[in-house]
Amino acid sequence: MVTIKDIAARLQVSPSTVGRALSDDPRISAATKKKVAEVAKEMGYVANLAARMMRGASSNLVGFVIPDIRNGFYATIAHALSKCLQSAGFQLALSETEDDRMAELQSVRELASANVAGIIIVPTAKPHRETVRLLKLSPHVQLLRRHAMIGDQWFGIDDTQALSEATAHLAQLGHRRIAYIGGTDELPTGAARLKGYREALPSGEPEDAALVHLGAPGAIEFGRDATRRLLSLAKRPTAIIAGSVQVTHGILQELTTQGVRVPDELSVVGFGDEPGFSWWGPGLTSIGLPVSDLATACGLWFIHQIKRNAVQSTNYTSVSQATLIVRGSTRRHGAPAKSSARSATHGLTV
Amino acid sequence: MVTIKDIAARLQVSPSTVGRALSDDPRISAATKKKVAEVAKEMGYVANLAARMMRGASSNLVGFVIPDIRNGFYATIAHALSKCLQSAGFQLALSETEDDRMAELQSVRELASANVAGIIIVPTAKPHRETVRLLKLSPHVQLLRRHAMIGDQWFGIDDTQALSEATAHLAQLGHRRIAYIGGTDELPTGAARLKGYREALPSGEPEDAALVHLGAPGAIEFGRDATRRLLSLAKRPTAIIAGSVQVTHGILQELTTQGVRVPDELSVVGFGDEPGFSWWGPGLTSIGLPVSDLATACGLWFIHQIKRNAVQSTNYTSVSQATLIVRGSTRRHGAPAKSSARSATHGLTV
DNA sequence: CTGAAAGCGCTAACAA
DNA sequence: TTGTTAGCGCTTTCAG
Repeated sequence: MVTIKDIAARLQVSPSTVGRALSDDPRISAATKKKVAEVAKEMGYVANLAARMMRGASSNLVGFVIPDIRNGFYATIAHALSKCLQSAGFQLALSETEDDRMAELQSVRELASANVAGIIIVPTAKPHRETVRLLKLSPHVQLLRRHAMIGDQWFGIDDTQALSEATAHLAQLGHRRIAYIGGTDELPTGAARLKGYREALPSGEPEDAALVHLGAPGAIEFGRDATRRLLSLAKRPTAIIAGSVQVTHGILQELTTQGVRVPDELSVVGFGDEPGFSWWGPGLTSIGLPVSDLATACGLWFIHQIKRNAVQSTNYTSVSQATLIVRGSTRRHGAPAKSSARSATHGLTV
Repeated sequence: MVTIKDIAARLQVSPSTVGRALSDDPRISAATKKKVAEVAKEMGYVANLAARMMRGASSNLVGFVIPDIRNGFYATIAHALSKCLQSAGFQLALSETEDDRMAELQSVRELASANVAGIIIVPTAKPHRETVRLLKLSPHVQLLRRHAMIGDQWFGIDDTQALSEATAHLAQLGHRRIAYIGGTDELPTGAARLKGYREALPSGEPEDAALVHLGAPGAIEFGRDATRRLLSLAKRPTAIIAGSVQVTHGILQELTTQGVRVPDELSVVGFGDEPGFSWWGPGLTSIGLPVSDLATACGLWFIHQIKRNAVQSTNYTSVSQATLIVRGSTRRHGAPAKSSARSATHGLTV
């Protein structure tokens, strides 16, 4: 390994001179700098990150702490972020919590001790105190979910508006028994979505408590179970709204398994816009989220923060709007089945 | 930040004693070890990785270099690996190449200079020489795709067998004009899959060169285009086989858009088993891959390698078998349409 | 403009 | 069984 000393020896100058030249210190003459640069390249010098880090510099690593990368939602975000950060010389360190606060703490601990440049996190429902403390030690930003105790650096979605729009769409189509399956209201996003659903209900409240199922938003199984329960109700709902990507998958699986005719028997609104939602049955009406743009915005802002001052990041929150993508899975309540084959499939955005 | 010295001062012992106690050195008395451990926990001591690394240790980071995390295939692998590595105290550093060899080189460079413990890579078609050189400097393993020049540490799938089985399935159903859309044969996987397809064709060769489309395996758009071309052929194929996950998505999208009736007009075999494939139209017959198990096996082996000797990893290759999952999208060629409940579920199209 | 020297936190050889 | 000492490669005073 070529060190700063080797270059110094070769050039007959002191190591510190080389160090300064390499970091473009104004006190070093242009001539020396040029020579140093040349020799450095020639010898294939690569700065030793470990040594730099020991001197207080942070690594080029950005921690990315999320529930589960298999969720297309987070994968999209990871991709956008990775691209964004990579172009600025940063690497993404992936940590999955599976919504377990201890796993989250563990991850954040490791990231902190690895001297990461910053952390981008989708926090669990109740982050550990220590997690919060550690986060505050380095630049960080919350994604999607926001906890006040962690701070006001947040990039997210207007969850209430999103669900409200979806619910209003169904209400407008004459639906009254509208069910909702979503993440627990212990999560900020879960609570906000539930709120949007409630507010947009024609009656202001679900007709029936049995129409609302809250649970683990990351579990497909939960979506299936909840759907199964709804379908076995004496008075079935006429429409279902999903409150998370994985729940949507669960709902679609169960409906397919049971052979429920959509939208004849039941209208469905999904969450997110995964590949596949457009070609599910008659095309899934879904809540479209600008995930990729959100992530890119977050990444850009984050890089800016890291570079500008290594100290305290200023507060900043950004809220993106969701858009309802209307496809074939929602229809006026009680309307007769249309026989147009594929016309509704291609979703126009409302 | 709590250092080894702080603990030493508190305990009135020397820093090296603490260091040894912490690393469970046999020369330290049990009593001292216990005291040190207690105080360490109490003070919230976290070893400084940077300092360790400067002493030659490698970081707890494992580079994970793949084309695109949005591909469910890789997301699944990332998840399994992350879980596996996390339990051994390692972190995954995500790098996306988008199948660009220069991006790949860039990533590997950064990882190497960050002193990663190892690299798990899905190489591009033609890795740069420098990439290969760098890889050889640290423990590494190839996933799925294998290049001899990189080495013989490889965990993959029997691609030839997989495609062969899929093709044979269709041939057995009486299909003769079987089309294949897959990744370029410049990729090891692309070549192997094409080989499997060819070998299992009843005639040993595709009837028509126009039935084979090779391209970027990661591009949904490529899958769509190829499908469009196949459908516009004067003599359409009676079956299509996909050679990658994203291509499968493209095929399904295009078939849905054009309202092609599957399996009446056309039989389809997908690649991989994404959520959604099971509920696409009549259920997609697909090549199921033990991705998660593969990744876990790879992770376990890798940890073992890293821990056992930090030097040269021994050669090892593991080949997993794919399994054909037969659902509703394949049918005997020319067979009359069944009026099964399933196909009625989602209307007539698709 | 450049050099010498101290130390970041840790480990490992060398003493005791 | 423990302490002392000397660096790892780099930055950063403090002196020239």
